[in-house]
Amino acid sequence: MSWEPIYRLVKRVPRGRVITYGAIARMLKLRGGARSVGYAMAASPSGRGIPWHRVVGANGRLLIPEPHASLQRRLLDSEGITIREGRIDLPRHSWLPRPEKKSATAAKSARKRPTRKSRGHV
DNA sequence: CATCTGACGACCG
DNA sequence: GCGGTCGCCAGAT
Repeated sequence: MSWEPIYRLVKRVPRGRVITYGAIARMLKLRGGARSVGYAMAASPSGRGIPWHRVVGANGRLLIPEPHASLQRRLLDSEGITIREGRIDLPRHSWLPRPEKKSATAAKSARKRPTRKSRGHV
């Protein structure tokens, strides 16, 4: 599977903004969902200028393990992103490839899933 | 080919 | 708000 689209999209994230795994997966309509994005980022080759630190989990939570977690926090803080309790004010820093005209708050409310049936037990 | 694991996300208690 | 569980998929072993 080619993760070029993912890398390209991540590279488009401007400084001082972040994007979530789920958002990327939805934009690119990846079968693997957010998880495949995480996989791609984990395998993201250095030297391509991929701002991996700008990719955060749902709700702006930092999911990257310790080795890079501190580095990520440092980089994000260096970009002016406020991190509280290991979390980022997503509505404030979330970025979309095409900010049509709505505010950032509407960005995360992309879609709802009313047809969610209870997964009950087996 | 079978099984496990994982930089995820959503739901449930 | 948090921890646990399930779903989903792509590598690794």
